Amino acid sequence: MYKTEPPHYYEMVYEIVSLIPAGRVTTYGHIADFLALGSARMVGYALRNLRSFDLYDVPAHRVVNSSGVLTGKALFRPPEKMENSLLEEGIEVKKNRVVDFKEKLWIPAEEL
DNA sequence: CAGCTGACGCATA
DNA sequence: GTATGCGCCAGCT
Repeated sequence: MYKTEPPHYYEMVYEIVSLIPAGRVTTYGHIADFLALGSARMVGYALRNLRSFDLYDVPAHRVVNSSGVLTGKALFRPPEKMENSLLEEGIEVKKNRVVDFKEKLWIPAEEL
Protein backbone atom coordinates (compact mmCIF):
# COMPACT_ATOMS: atom_id res chain seq x y z
CA MET A 1 0.00 0.00 0.00
CA TYR A 2 1.18 3.51 0.74
CA LYS A 3 4.31 4.40 2.69
CA THR A 4 2.31 7.27 4.16
CA GLU A 5 -1.26 8.43 3.65
CA PRO A 6 -1.57 10.45 0.46
CA PRO A 7 -4.12 13.29 0.35
CA HIS A 8 -7.52 12.23 -0.93
CA TYR A 9 -7.14 14.07 -4.20
CA TYR A 10 -3.93 12.20 -4.95
CA GLU A 11 -5.90 8.97 -4.93
CA MET A 12 -8.54 10.47 -7.18
CA VAL A 13 -5.85 11.45 -9.70
CA TYR A 14 -4.25 8.00 -9.54
CA GLU A 15 -7.61 6.36 -10.11
CA ILE A 16 -8.34 8.35 -13.26
CA VAL A 17 -4.83 7.76 -14.59
CA SER A 18 -5.30 4.04 -14.03
CA LEU A 19 -8.37 4.17 -16.26
CA ILE A 20 -6.49 5.50 -19.28
CA PRO A 21 -6.51 2.71 -21.91
CA ALA A 22 -3.16 1.48 -23.24
CA GLY A 23 -2.38 3.17 -26.51
CA ARG A 24 -4.17 6.38 -25.48
CA VAL A 25 -3.03 9.47 -23.57
CA THR A 26 -4.68 12.30 -21.66
CA THR A 27 -3.58 15.63 -20.25
CA TYR A 28 -3.05 17.17 -16.81
CA GLY A 29 -5.71 19.74 -17.64
CA HIS A 30 -8.43 17.25 -18.59
CA ILE A 31 -7.86 15.29 -15.38
CA ALA A 32 -7.89 18.45 -13.26
CA ASP A 33 -11.05 19.55 -15.02
CA PHE A 34 -12.78 16.19 -14.56
CA LEU A 35 -11.94 16.08 -10.85
CA ALA A 36 -12.57 19.83 -10.42
CA LEU A 37 -9.18 20.31 -8.77
CA GLY A 38 -9.01 23.93 -9.82
CA SER A 39 -5.52 23.66 -11.20
CA ALA A 40 -3.67 21.34 -13.56
CA ARG A 41 -0.62 21.84 -11.35
CA MET A 42 -2.28 19.66 -8.73
CA VAL A 43 -2.30 16.74 -11.14
CA GLY A 44 1.38 17.19 -11.89
CA TYR A 45 2.08 17.49 -8.19
CA ALA A 46 0.22 14.26 -7.44
CA LEU A 47 2.04 12.36 -10.17
CA ARG A 48 5.38 13.77 -9.04
CA ASN A 49 4.78 12.16 -5.66
CA LEU A 50 4.02 8.72 -7.13
CA ARG A 51 7.57 7.61 -6.31
CA SER A 52 7.02 8.47 -2.65
CA PHE A 53 4.19 5.97 -2.41
CA ASP A 54 5.65 3.09 -4.43
CA LEU A 55 2.72 3.15 -6.82
CA TYR A 56 4.55 1.74 -9.81
CA ASP A 57 1.32 0.31 -11.28
CA VAL A 58 -0.10 3.72 -12.16
CA PRO A 59 0.47 4.39 -15.90
CA ALA A 60 1.69 7.95 -15.39
CA HIS A 61 3.48 7.82 -18.73
CA ARG A 62 0.10 8.25 -20.42
CA VAL A 63 -0.27 11.77 -19.06
CA VAL A 64 1.15 14.62 -21.13
CA ASN A 65 0.58 18.36 -21.26
CA SER A 66 -2.06 20.12 -23.39
CA SER A 67 0.30 20.24 -26.37
CA GLY A 68 1.08 16.52 -26.29
CA VAL A 69 4.58 17.10 -24.94
CA LEU A 70 6.13 14.65 -22.45
CA THR A 71 6.87 17.29 -19.82
CA GLY A 72 7.32 14.70 -17.07
CA LYS A 73 9.89 12.69 -18.97
CA ALA A 74 12.82 13.89 -16.84
CA LEU A 75 11.28 12.49 -13.66
CA PHE A 76 11.11 8.88 -14.84
CA ARG A 77 13.86 6.36 -14.00
CA PRO A 78 15.49 6.35 -16.39
CA PRO A 79 14.06 9.38 -18.25
CA GLU A 80 13.71 7.32 -21.42
CA LYS A 81 11.26 5.02 -19.64
CA MET A 82 8.33 7.29 -20.41
CA GLU A 83 8.61 7.28 -24.18
CA ASN A 84 9.73 3.65 -24.19
CA SER A 85 6.54 2.68 -22.37
CA LEU A 86 4.45 4.72 -24.81
CA LEU A 87 6.20 3.14 -27.76
CA GLU A 88 5.40 -0.32 -26.41
CA GLU A 89 1.73 0.65 -26.48
CA GLY A 90 1.92 1.82 -30.05
CA ILE A 91 2.28 5.53 -29.35
CA GLU A 92 5.02 7.17 -31.41
CA VAL A 93 7.02 10.02 -29.90
CA LYS A 94 9.00 12.59 -31.87
CA LYS A 95 11.00 15.34 -30.20
CA ASN A 96 9.32 14.81 -26.80
CA ARG A 97 5.94 15.07 -28.51
CA VAL A 98 3.19 12.48 -29.05
CA VAL A 99 2.64 11.93 -32.79
CA ASP A 100 -1.03 12.37 -33.79
CA PHE A 101 -1.67 13.62 -30.26
CA LYS A 102 -5.26 14.69 -30.86
CA GLU A 103 -6.19 11.27 -32.24
CA LYS A 104 -4.71 9.42 -29.26
CA LEU A 105 -6.26 11.80 -26.73
CA TRP A 106 -8.53 10.18 -24.16
CA ILE A 107 -10.82 12.63 -22.34
CA PRO A 108 -12.29 11.33 -19.03
CA ALA A 109 -15.27 13.71 -19.09
CA GLU A 110 -16.29 12.34 -22.49
CA GLU A 111 -15.22 8.71 -22.19
CA LEU A 112 -16.58 7.84 -18.75
C1' DC B 1 3.44 34.54 8.29
C1' DA B 2 6.00 35.48 3.53
C1' DG B 3 8.34 33.73 -0.47
C1' DC B 4 9.44 30.40 -3.84
C1' DT B 5 8.87 26.38 -6.68
C1' DG B 6 6.72 23.53 -9.86
C1' DA B 7 5.07 16.30 -14.38
C1' DC B 8 0.31 23.09 -16.04
C1' DG B 9 -2.69 26.10 -19.24
C1' DC B 10 -4.01 29.91 -21.77
C1' DA B 11 -3.63 34.32 -23.98
C1' DT B 12 -0.54 37.32 -26.68
C1' DA B 13 3.03 38.83 -29.69
C1' DG C 1 7.10 27.27 -34.70
C1' DT C 2 9.26 30.32 -30.20
C1' DA C 3 9.09 33.49 -26.08
C1' DT C 4 6.84 36.09 -22.23
C1' DG C 5 3.53 36.80 -18.85
C1' DC C 6 -0.11 35.77 -15.63
C1' DG C 7 -3.31 32.69 -12.98
C1' DC C 8 -3.40 28.70 -10.55
C1' DC C 9 -2.52 26.31 -5.55
C1' DA C 10 -0.25 22.46 -2.50
C1' DG C 11 3.85 21.97 -0.15
C1' DC C 12 8.42 23.18 1.25
C1' DT C 13 11.94 26.60 3.17
